[in-house]
Amino acid sequence: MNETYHCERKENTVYYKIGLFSKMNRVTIKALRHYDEIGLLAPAFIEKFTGYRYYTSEQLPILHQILALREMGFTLDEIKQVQGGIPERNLLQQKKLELMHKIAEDTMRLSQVESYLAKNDGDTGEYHVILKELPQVIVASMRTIVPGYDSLFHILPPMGAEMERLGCVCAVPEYCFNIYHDGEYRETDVDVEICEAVTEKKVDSDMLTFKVIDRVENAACALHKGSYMGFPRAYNAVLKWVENNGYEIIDNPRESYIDGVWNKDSEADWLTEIQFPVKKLS
Amino acid sequence: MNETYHCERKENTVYYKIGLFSKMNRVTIKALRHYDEIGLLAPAFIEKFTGYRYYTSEQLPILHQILALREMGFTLDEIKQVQGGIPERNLLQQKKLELMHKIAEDTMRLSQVESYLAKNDGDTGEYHVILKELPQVIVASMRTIVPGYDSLFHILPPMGAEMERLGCVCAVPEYCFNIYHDGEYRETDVDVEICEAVTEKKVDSDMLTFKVIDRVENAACALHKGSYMGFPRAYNAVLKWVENNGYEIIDNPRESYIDGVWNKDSEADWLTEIQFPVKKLS
DNA sequence: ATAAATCCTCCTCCACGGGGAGAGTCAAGG
DNA sequence: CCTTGACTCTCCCCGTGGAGGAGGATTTAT
Repeated sequence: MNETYHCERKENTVYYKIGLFSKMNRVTIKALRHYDEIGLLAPAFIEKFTGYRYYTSEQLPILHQILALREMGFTLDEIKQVQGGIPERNLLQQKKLELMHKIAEDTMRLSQVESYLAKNDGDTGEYHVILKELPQVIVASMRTIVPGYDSLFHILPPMGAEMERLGCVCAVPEYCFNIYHDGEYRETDVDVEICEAVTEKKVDSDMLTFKVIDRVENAACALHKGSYMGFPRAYNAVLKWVENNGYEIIDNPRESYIDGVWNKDSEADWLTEIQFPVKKLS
Repeated sequence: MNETYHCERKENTVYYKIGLFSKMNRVTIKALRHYDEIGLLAPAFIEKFTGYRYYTSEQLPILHQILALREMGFTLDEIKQVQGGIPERNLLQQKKLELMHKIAEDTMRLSQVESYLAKNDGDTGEYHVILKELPQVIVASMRTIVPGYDSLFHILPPMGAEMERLGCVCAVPEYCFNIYHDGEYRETDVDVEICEAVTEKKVDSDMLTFKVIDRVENAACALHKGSYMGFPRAYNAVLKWVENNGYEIIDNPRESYIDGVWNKDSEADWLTEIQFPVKKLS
């Protein structure tokens, strides 16, 4: 057997220092040291006194596996499990699901971003829609049909008086909201239920009914700052969000009054939250 | 103005402790404290002696913005920039590109994972394909047409002798490979170029030519362990990978001999790398 | 012999908090 | 008035996958 043309390969093994091994496989020195540290890929040999790491061809297949799996999005920990004997197939299946999930998520984010970009073309209304939970509450409720939204202002004071008469104690945090029972937006003859969270049920009166309103697991919510004239824009923002993000409206919307004439002098400081109970489509 | 039904709201502001504020907005206490720490969302008021954080409705819009942007994949730092006055629009544009990039990446990973899963259905050949660079090298080259792959064994020793005669010094790391110039796989009359990396050019001889082989920026590589009988499977693995991952072959493949009869007794320990120069499609 | 390249260990840093320790505070019931 | 349980505070460590750099030792090339 002629061995000349194989240089120092010969019958003994070639040792590569870390820098060379790194260049040979498009992996950084830092990464190699890291893999050594976490026990993922130990060099073939470490010189005792200098601490120099030496690699051989035996490490190549392992490194290839590491790099390939890493490229597919595996964490180093998962790769270690593969080496630990857990069948690669299972991990791959799992990773596949994970990736599909991630893609779906990012696609959603993307459409969200795009919808924000599109919306800002139209106007500067900066509505940020978020998902939150609406807790179960006991409310004093008054359902009525009012000729228009302005009428609402006139029926609130009597309602407050009636609550006081019945000995109601408001819940904390305060939660005062309207539920609109019309399936669509109406200018006139609005079917509205005015609710105020209280600590316990009292006896119903002609005007007031006490009831428990169930928890809503997911509600798409947007805060509206300023005069109530701007509500339609806020509603639009939420509806668009719901549509763009793969949700479905499953109940009537609520308007939660946070800051208003009772505590803020300037209309510009009024704060209202539009809440749409939703659930994920598909 | 009747104020009874607004509880402690009245003319002054309601202060929420962190736990309540956290529940109201589906955000953890830890996160709120974190936002305070990094100056993203400070409470309305911190009691000096207890250190308790108190929030008001004024924080709500900011928190909504934070949560909405976070949901879209913004980092807290980016959100801070938005608050710092950098127009949201630019950030959104940028984030859009980022997301598209991420989706493309994950889609690629997914198809990679799927191709692995599909491949393992067929056989257990565990080939891990990775991308690496092939550096520029000076080689002693011998191009010839051999009747079959077996003949290769017989022409290597004379080539080694000739290299020695010409005073060649092998490069380190050793790089000895064949380039197959047939566009396709052939069993007979194979047009092969045998190359061995050397430190400098010598004068050409009848048998040997010296040349510089250009760097290849990207090569899809798979290690094959074992007898040379298994090469076709390795080739298949790489070809499939190239196809599934949106690459295109731009040059003839090389077989790089790493471990072989010269240094390993058992055929099972032989190690060869199949290298296909490729470039990204599209 | 000396300079340049390469290697070592050890440290900090990134994003976004989670988990928990140890201690101080608040509201309600007895 | 005291206790109890729920709440809050600060402080510290943890994880991902290394990157970046300091400071010092070793190897290689001139």
